[in-house]
Amino acid sequence: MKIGELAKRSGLSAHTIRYYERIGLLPYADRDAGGRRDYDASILAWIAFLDRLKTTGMPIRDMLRYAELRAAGSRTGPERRALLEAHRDRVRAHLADLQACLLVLDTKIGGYAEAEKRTHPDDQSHPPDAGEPAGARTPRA
Amino acid sequence: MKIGELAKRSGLSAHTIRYYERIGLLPYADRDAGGRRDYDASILAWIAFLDRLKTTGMPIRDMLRYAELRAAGSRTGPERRALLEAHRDRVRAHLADLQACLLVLDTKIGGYAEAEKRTHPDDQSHPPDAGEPAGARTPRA
DNA sequence: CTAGGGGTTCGAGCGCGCTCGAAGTCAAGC
DNA sequence: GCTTGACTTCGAGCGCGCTCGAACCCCTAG
Repeated sequence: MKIGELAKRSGLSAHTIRYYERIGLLPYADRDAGGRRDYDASILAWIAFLDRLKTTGMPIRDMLRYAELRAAGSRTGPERRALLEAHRDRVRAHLADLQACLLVLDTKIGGYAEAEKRTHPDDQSHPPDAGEPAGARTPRA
Repeated sequence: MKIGELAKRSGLSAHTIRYYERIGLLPYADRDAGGRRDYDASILAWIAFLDRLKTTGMPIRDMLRYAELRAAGSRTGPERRALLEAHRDRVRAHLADLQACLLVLDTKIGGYAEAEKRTHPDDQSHPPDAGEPAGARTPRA
């Protein structure tokens, strides 16, 4: 598989794939006779995993650490596990934060919905301001 | 309240508060006789709300849009609501992604845990490699 | 034989969200 | 009166994660 096809299949751009190789996130790819990268399909699984780490907000330097440990052999298993566990904990915490924020968002939206309901049927022009904190005008926005 | 105290109470740095004012995320604060910002406690609610938007990944330019709408008066309610609803949908989608990733992470960690269990009691030196995708060595890491 | 398209390396540039430092002002405490 | 320290403005710089363009190479199809 050439880099163009890997790009299509993985969702990364060819530029990004080369960048990842450069920094060590992807293994140095075998080159064909003409010096072009030629990938094995198995790389897709690794990229998919990196994608998940990215989605969950892991910084590249940590993915790099993980990749290094992998490269260093199976005796680094425990450290890799620890790294993933620490990350998992952060993700869980963030998830909880997000859920809490979602509730607030829902409440806020509910407030606006209410205001619209109150103002729409009888066409009032000065409806109350759906629960906004006072004093937060932005004059020079 | 001076900027230093607001910083303490809000968790933002004074630098960041000034930056937010500069770009329009925070209202232009009243100045005292000496030209220093003097804040009303109500600003804290607005900052807390911005924090939630930030936590949920809203880019500053969208917060800015929201702030502008607020400044434009109560008739912008529907548009603000729409903005928040669109954001909520994105957050929900991201939340679902995260949860899916968490499962994968758990599985992966489980794999490492297994490997450790298998390798530890009888002290093998070449345990199987906990479900890692093959061919993802990183030679020049 | 030539044109085209995809590949190569290298290094600069970008968008985001701050973060910081310099140089100056002002008010309160000793 | 002088020091201290929190404030002011302004503009530059940073860390992250790409993103892109230039200049060149090589293979294939027409």
